[in-house]
Amino acid sequence: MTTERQTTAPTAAQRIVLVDDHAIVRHGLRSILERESDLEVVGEASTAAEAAAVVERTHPSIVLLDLKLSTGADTEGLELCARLTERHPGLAVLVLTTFLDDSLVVEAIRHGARGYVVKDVDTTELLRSIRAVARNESAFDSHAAAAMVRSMRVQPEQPRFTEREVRVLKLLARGLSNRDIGAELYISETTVKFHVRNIMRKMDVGSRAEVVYEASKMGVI
Amino acid sequence: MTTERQTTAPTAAQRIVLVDDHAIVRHGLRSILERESDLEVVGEASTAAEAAAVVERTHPSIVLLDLKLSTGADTEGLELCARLTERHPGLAVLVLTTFLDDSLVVEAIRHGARGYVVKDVDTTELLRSIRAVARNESAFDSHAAAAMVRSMRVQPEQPRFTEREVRVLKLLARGLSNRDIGAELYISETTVKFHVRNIMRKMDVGSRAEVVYEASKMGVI
DNA sequence: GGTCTCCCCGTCCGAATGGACAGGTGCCGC
DNA sequence: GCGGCACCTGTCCATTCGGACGGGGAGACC
Repeated sequence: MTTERQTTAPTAAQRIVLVDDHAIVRHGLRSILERESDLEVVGEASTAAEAAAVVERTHPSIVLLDLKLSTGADTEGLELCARLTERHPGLAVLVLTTFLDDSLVVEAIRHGARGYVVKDVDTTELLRSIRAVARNESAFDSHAAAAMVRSMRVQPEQPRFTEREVRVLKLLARGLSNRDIGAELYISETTVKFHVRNIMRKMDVGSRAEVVYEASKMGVI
Repeated sequence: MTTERQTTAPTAAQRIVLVDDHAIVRHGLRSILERESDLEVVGEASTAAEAAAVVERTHPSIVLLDLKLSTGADTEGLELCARLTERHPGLAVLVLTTFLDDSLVVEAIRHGARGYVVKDVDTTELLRSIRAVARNESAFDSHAAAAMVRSMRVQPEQPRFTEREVRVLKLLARGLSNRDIGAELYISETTVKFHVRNIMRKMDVGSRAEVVYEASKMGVI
């Protein structure tokens, strides 16, 4: 267990594909990995579609994946992660991303990722993580691990809103009056008050100003 | 003007220092720049203090600077930028950062930066930008340029609040009622209404819910 | 002294809000 | 069909809020 972790492994080198929309980062990773004799970069991709094709062609054992691809939606990276791990069960996907979002860590794991490392890490820790996922282990840097722990905690369960309530909430969060919301949604002011009351009940707050505050914390705005 | 932009310049190579807290990014930049005969990386730094020392020692002509250094505060990168350009008037600082913040573009320029490029750019555009700032020109990628234009527009000048109004605004932004704000600040509810009215007048809004919305946009919360 | 800003406090009133009660409609699953 | 859910609408009432008037005091600046 201790001896098998030598840099110059007797087995074949790990075949790695880099997926990142930043050319700079891809270059950086390549130059870091090229110095390691047990690691070999066999492909690069900057988009999800490209990544799928490259993996199909090169059959790597490891994919270093930045969830944040050019489109801006994290979901694209997550879906790519799911697709890759489904089609290639043995494939180790190590998420390597810039920012740390608690929910994103969990989502990444749910979508088949084997590790999560932020780009802040130094090269030795990065290499350690790569070799860990290559051995079918998991790898998290300390920040990502903390995020995992946080998201494990049972939270005061975010209230669920109906479709209509969400529409009202968004307008309410922008400071509109009941009358204006009604005009916007083509419903009576009375109905707006009905929804606002339900929203406040679900949020457990006592004024519309508080609703706006909570909504801003939730990112509704 | 067209002929002098050849890659293999007859003059001495540009001496470049990389400042970025991400080792991966530094490696990437180095590997990109090392292929160019007119560009030479003479130093790297991951912190502001380190950067100041390296620049002092190596006397580069160009600094590629990521404003976001490890501490998390953008101000550190800005201050470093100001310090470098003050002490070395000829030095060209090209800000190379991950995310685009309209105000940050302007601030960077104010602090002496000669260009602003997000890391999304491909290598050719990055090299073009580097060579531009080396020629005492400016360089902005399209996104940063758009941010500049946006921030050029005369804005409805953010209202200035008195100290007392700020206190009230913060509590108001958390959804508290006038009575509760009064209790919190040991003043009468009437006085709170006085301040709230002034706040709403300055913000040009008509309800406290709107105040909360605006405050959340302003980052008061 | 005069002027200014900021802060404090009051009254009065119309409008908006918070909260309760009592309905009606349409859709879905059992 | 029947219950449950989401959605819509109404009335009634107490409280709060928004906005208008008024006033006073402390400190800074000229």
